Amino acid sequence: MPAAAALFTQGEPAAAGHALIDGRVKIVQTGPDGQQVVMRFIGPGEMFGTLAIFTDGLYPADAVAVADCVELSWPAAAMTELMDRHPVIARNALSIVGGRLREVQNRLREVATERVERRIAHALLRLVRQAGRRVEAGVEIDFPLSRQDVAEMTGTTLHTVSRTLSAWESQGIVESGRQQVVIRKPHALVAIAEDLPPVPPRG
Amino acid sequence: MPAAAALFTQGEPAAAGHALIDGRVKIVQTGPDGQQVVMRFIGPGEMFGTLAIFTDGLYPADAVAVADCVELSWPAAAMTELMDRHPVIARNALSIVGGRLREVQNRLREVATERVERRIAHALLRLVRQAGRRVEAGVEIDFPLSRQDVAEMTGTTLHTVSRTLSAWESQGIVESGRQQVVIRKPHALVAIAEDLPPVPPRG
DNA sequence: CAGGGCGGTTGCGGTGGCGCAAAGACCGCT
DNA sequence: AGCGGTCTTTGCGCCACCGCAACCGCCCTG
Repeated sequence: MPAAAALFTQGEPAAAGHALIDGRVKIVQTGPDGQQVVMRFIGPGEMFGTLAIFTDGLYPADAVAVADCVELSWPAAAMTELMDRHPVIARNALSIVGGRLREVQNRLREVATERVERRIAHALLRLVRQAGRRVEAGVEIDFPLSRQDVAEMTGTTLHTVSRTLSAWESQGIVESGRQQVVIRKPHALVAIAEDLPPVPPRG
Repeated sequence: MPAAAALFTQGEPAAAGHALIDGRVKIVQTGPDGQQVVMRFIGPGEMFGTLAIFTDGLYPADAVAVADCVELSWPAAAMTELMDRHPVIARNALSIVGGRLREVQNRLREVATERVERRIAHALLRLVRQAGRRVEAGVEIDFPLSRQDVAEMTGTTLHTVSRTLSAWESQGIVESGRQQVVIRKPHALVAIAEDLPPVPPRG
């Protein structure tokens, strides 16, 4: 799958489950008026598009390749059958879906209660944890990520994201360019995310 | 359980799953700085507090009784054992948790992209669907619900909720009092939620 | 019936972040 | 090298919403 290709589309019936072998996939939900929200990014080894086969059989979001991708998919029936035969697998699936539910609940709380800057910090930290790669300047997010993407993760606009990153850049916290972000001072970002004083009080 | 009692508390280890026989329970998540978000309301016949036993064993939120409650609880081990014995049960649990995940994702999209008024309308409609009771004046939400509660469901402040409800009241859309809301014109609320013109264009 | 408390209402001022608009930077393609 | 498109930056004005604060009214309690 080349970058920018759609692996499946919101509303489409789900015949299969998916797992990502290589590349990166973005899960995007679109509202009735076309507003988009990034639900999550999928990395190698993760399953996706499985929620549909556990619920009403329709994909609740779009999946689009962010980098060139290799995926593996299997018929939905195989999954349920496997779970019937090996309960451990069902329990495992439950714990995965449960974990995701927790994460979305946390994001809901963030979006509902925190200011934009903190939300952006949280989003970047989450991405670092999930797709961080050490480079000499700091930690780089290992796939193409536009301002628009970050905006759709945090419920703001690309303009505000751009301004925020510019501000951070001038403070030496991040370095960012076209679809690419490097965090130079992760601890500073954590301070922002936790709403601590930006510089540790001295004395 | 008398009203306002806590059934369990965020962070506490979960020894048991719960089901509500009668009454109403509010699930509230508290952030590091004390800001609260209402995740959902539980009605009779619904299970709750089960996410913990599927994941890390710690309750991710508080459960507090909103009205006097009767609950039933069972040891966590019984649940997993039951699922191992009867895979159908596991599949069922999966579909319930999956459904909740979808719902939270939808709320995330709403909070991230919609204006306050629409969010409040959505929240009320959701409550009507879940706990609506027909009365002569319209549909009443069948349990005590404060402005603060609505605010915590929609990511705003009780002040804004109060102002919004007042405005709707003066338009005859709702009737509200102390911890109590009656929707007089559900269709008008839907119009607001869907961002349609408030009065149908005539001609 | 007096008093206290909780929940709700409302005015006012401030502002964070949006929306618009225009320009700039960079990439890939031919 | 030239060109078009995509992504980004930045200034400006505005407004939805928040935060504060004061007040009101209902309900419960003694």
